[in-house]
Amino acid sequence: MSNSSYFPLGNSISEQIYLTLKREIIAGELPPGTRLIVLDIAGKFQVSQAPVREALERMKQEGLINGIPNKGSVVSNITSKEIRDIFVLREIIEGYAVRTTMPTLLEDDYEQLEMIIRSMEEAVGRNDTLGILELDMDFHGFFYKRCDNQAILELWNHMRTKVMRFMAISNRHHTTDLLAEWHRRLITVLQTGDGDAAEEAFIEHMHAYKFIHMD
Amino acid sequence: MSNSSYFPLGNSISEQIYLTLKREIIAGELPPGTRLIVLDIAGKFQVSQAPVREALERMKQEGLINGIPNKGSVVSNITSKEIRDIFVLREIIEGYAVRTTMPTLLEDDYEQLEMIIRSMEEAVGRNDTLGILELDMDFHGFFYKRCDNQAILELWNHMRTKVMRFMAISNRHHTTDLLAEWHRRLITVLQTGDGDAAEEAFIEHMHAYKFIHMD
DNA sequence: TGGAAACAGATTATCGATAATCGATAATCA
DNA sequence: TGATTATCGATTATCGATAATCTGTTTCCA
Repeated sequence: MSNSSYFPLGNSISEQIYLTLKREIIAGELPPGTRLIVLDIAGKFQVSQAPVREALERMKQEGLINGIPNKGSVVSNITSKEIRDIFVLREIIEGYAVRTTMPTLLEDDYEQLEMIIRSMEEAVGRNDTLGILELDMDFHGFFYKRCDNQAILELWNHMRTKVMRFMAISNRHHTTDLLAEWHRRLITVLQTGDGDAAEEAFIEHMHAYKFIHMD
Repeated sequence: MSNSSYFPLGNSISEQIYLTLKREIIAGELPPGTRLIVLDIAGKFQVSQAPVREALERMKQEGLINGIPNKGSVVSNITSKEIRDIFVLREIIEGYAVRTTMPTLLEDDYEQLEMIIRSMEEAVGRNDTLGILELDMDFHGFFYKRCDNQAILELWNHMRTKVMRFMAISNRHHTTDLLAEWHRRLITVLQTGDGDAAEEAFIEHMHAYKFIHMD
């Protein structure tokens, strides 16, 4: 029936709703604490409750929202403790990812990374904050993907949404200019071939980024 | 309505279904490849489709089942590659967990660990395979819990179901006798206070366990 | 006046039924 | 015959409505 919509991509209705809400939460348009009422959302999307419930269930699983039984769903808050926890985990895993993939990097890979950085500069040019963020995630995600380890890749996808939310919400637009150059320096370290140095550089990079955004 | 049931714990109907199916999958009663048909399950539990769908959605998110759009759900298979990936990740994280929590362990903690091992011996005595597995997970989970890091704890819970499935399915009952003693040896190493040695011992332990179960 | 009990409003949780989709098989025709 | 289309059975995806639950408020009585 009601397929009269102008929605973003996605196959099923529930997936469209899921993607839409997720994007809005990550972008901060639905700030923490916002109540998500099934009937309201169903009305807004002109659908029934079932697909909305399914979308909410997925987001609950992902930690994007908190569900209290018989009470409803609320966009989850991000505490600084939570961010610290995520970054501790990220440092462990990304350290491993960089250390192990570094020896396998070829000219092509460096070009790909350089491409991401150039796109980043363009995004900075047009003040596309969310775009910058996504490219930042692409850069780091590159190493997780190269691990040839599905479990690690899934973990990264999970961490990524949390990191993105955190950065999108806390972003004060005061580091974006440096970002591209910052990442170029990481490439330089990688090219020296010193695994320990590379791992350390990435961890330091994450540290700096975390603290800048946490005050 | 239909609350005439004899089900395990859990608040909502959907949660009861979720817990029941999850246990059956982990225990191998629902082997990989088993089709999970919404109406069949709803009929078996004497409920409507909605709570079944919600339970399936959660399991899909967890990787316990694979869902093909408009086609249905199937209990997911576990490839040896997947197991290898999980164990690589587990070694990284558990190594960290053991190394960092070791210096904080007190007499009480060692007693708690010893208690788990004694329960394990009892479970071995009554051939309670699933019980042994759960206690094994409790032992290792102890260190994840002590990290004071929600992200790491959640990751462990996620890995745990996969590890348990793998072990339950591939279990040939030929190592259970050694298990308790094996873990006692880990405690001994912990008590020496040598972090590197402890981390190494745990990783070696996981290696051995993995290979025994993988042929 | 204080507190249990009943009520009301809002929202979720569940229900039973309909619509849409998929894969396979049968029918049609060049 | 060989390829395309129509039909069918099985199952999911979605729907609209009802039942259950929670929170806050009012009522009522000792």
